[in-house]
Amino acid sequence: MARPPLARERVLDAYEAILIDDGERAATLDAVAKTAGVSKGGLLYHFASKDDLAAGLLQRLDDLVVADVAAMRTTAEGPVAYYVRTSVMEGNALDRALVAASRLAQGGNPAAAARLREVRERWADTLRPAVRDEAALQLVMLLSDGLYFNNAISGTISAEQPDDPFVPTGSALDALVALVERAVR
Amino acid sequence: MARPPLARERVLDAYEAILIDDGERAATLDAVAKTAGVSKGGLLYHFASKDDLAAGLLQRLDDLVVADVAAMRTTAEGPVAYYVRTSVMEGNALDRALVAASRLAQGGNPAAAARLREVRERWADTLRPAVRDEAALQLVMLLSDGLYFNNAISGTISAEQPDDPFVPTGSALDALVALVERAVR
DNA sequence: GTCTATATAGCGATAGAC
DNA sequence: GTCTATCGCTATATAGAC
Repeated sequence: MARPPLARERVLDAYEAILIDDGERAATLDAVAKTAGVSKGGLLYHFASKDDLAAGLLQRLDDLVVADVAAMRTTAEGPVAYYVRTSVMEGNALDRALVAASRLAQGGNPAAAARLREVRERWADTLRPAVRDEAALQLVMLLSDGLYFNNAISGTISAEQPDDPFVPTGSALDALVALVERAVR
Repeated sequence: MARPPLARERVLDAYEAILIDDGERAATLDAVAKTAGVSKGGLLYHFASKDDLAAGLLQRLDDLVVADVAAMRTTAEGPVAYYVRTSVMEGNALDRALVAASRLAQGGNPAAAARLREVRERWADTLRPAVRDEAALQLVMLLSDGLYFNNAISGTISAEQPDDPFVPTGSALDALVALVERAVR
């Protein structure tokens, strides 16, 4: 109970990977089981149904968001810079869970859509004390959503990231963060 | 040829509506045919396959974007204000085609993902002369993506829009537009 | 141009052996 | 705890009548 079965985590990893790389349609029980290296029966021992599998992913997202909000509150650069900067997907656990949940939501899963909105509100509550007003808060949050959305779309196209002009990195990201901080403070 | 068959347009409307309201998974040929008021055979006369149906939707999106870019170039309030303001979904033809295509892209359709990126670049080219630098351009574009993304997520949850704090309308939208224009000009 | 009927394949889920 | 085998359903697509 303290340490969940390894197979369970591997199944969740595989589900996430297929959602991100190939979309909601491709994330069948067969495909997830195969990628995780278990049989379909084995998968269904850990997750009783496909809905249960989705619930497992959303629970994982929730845990990661709790940790992220804690980090956001204590970071030296301040919550706004932290939030914008970490919205550029680096492929860490939170990024992956978030994009996978977004795929689920757009595929028509109401639980995923509801959870994403809850998560968003938790982030908003953390950012609010650091910005001037509600318009500034919206600017920061919507910009972050835009970054995630573009990363999610980019991911669908095979093997291409290097020269994408719409997901800024390096000095372009620094410039964007600086511009946002001037606008909202 | 000059005026496409009415049934074809009705099928496309139905496909769009189901994608928006219920997600990619729900947009089966059966469901689309039923909503459009034709049989599955009738649908497949106009669109030879499901891929062909998706291609029809993407073509419709393309036509609407051409018209939108033209409007953006000639509007009195300027392209930036026009772009941000019209990113709040009002349920017009362009909004609907865009959200439907986004559902398709996140569902794993590579053609939809590629088309969305092309569309984005056309908008970027139109906005570029009106903003200070590339960071400012990114801020405007990402914010618009965020607005669309949130509207897309909201749409998934049944019958709820009135008190959504994240899709600003009225004076809140005016404040956001003003803030963005100050930041990017 | 639109219909019904049907072929074929893939999906989620169950049963029961090991 | 993990497997194989299989059921029942739904999906896309085809064939051919009207």
